[in-house]
Amino acid sequence: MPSLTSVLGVLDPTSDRAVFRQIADALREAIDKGRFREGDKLPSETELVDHFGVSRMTVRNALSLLQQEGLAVSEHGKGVFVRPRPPVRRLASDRFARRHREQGKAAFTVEAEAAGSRPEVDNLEVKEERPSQDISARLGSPRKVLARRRRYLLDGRPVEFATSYLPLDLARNTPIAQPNPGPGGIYARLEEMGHRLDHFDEEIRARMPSPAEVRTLQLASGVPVIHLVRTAFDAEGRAVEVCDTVMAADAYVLAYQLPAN
Amino acid sequence: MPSLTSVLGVLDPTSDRAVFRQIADALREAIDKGRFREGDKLPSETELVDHFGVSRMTVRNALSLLQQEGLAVSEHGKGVFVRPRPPVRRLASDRFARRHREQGKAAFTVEAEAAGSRPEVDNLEVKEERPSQDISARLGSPRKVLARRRRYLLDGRPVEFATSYLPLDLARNTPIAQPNPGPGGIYARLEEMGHRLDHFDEEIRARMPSPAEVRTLQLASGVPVIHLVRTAFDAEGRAVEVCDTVMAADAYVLAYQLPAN
DNA sequence: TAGTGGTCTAGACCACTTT
DNA sequence: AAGTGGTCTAGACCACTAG
Repeated sequence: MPSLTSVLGVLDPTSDRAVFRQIADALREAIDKGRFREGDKLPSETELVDHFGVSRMTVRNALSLLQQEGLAVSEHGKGVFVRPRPPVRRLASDRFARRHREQGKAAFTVEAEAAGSRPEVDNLEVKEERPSQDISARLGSPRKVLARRRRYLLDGRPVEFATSYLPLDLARNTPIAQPNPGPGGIYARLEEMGHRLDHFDEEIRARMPSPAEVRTLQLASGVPVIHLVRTAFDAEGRAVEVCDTVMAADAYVLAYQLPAN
Repeated sequence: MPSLTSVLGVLDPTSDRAVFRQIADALREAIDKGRFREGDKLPSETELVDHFGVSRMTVRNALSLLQQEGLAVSEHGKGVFVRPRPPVRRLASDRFARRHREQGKAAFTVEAEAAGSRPEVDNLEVKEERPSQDISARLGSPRKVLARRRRYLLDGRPVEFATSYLPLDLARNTPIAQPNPGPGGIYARLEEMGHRLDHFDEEIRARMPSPAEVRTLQLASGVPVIHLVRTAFDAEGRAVEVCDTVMAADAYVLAYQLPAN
């Protein structure tokens, strides 16, 4: 068992750098060097207080910095741990290609099981509502829309929350308005209804989550969200669906392939 | 001048919610409702202490929460302000299409000037180096690579830091190894050298910045980064370049268009 | 019960900005 | 000089987790 001094070093009293930043630096360096690995418990606040000879608030300030950086997570009553990197889900840009819709199951389920994870979908809600200004503009200003909300989980962990919006005149009294729209999902139904899909536009942003998103996705501090808005266009150029998705950024990598010409 | 009570309300002493969270909630709600707008100064710590009748650390905890959420930024000696939303740069998925390379200027410069911004590129560094394991794997395991580093700024604000890696056997003693590779950039040079570009793969992640990235991009707390890794493939299927880009997430929206078939 | 982190107080001194 | 946020101390009590 190495001493804390050999792992964390000591403070430099001549440095201009704030003490809590020096402590955070020491911990960050130890993590980077592999002295603490994913899931390892960091020294407790009391141990750090004793080791560095500072007050508890100074130590907490340092640990708070690491959490903001996404390097550590605290668990009440247990300790502060090096944040485990969850398995990452890769979203390929061809994931909505027509050939992926032939199968009966939802893309999320098929893909997750192939990756050895246990997929769940919950919070299913299907509602008619008045669209926000943004959604309305993207869909060609319908008076009302059908909203389909769901949350995706992998191995019990929420990773994504998505809402699909469709113009109500298009979706009302169709399988799309059912909780389960059937094999191939709503895109398959849209094509059966004569809206052959032509292309999708996707817009990607990243930001820190709102408090509501922290709850819904059970996000640790220091984890941003990826906000993806996808618009589906049919062969006539009509926007037939907008899907608004918020993803836990540490659970995803998005992959796109672009032609050069 | 409305009273603080009318803007922020009062604490609920019967609530289980921590006092600093209640204060953060009050400020967040006031911001959402437009009582404080972008760039506005929030009440000072002293004012909040007096208004809520709590200690300064409690108030600071609340303000710190808002900063972590990306809602506020503090400026030493001046105050805490509602974080201004900078103009967003839209990256279209066809930005590397061949037709955009005919012009003499760099894409970044052309686009920024069209949007009414003042573009700068600095920190130009061109170096031969040994590739990291990740870069090496993407480029087909060259022993050495040419690395081209640069930072992009809009109106004086750093928004993006990028490094291009090319196999050294391909780039050595070519215009690509010059600080200024000439009109159309390195992609134009690659095509002149017989590497007709076929497609690009892009991988997108979002995460909190490292301390070094905070410095380079002058990021406020509560602003994540978008990490984009693009690999360029020539017509023979060879990976001829990997571009590793870190962007201030609040300055970008990435747009992609995907075919449906 | 002992150890952990979460919240909160009431001070102090410092550094930066503005007047 | 006055006001602002930045850092730090030395306590206190609480809530959660573990053995």
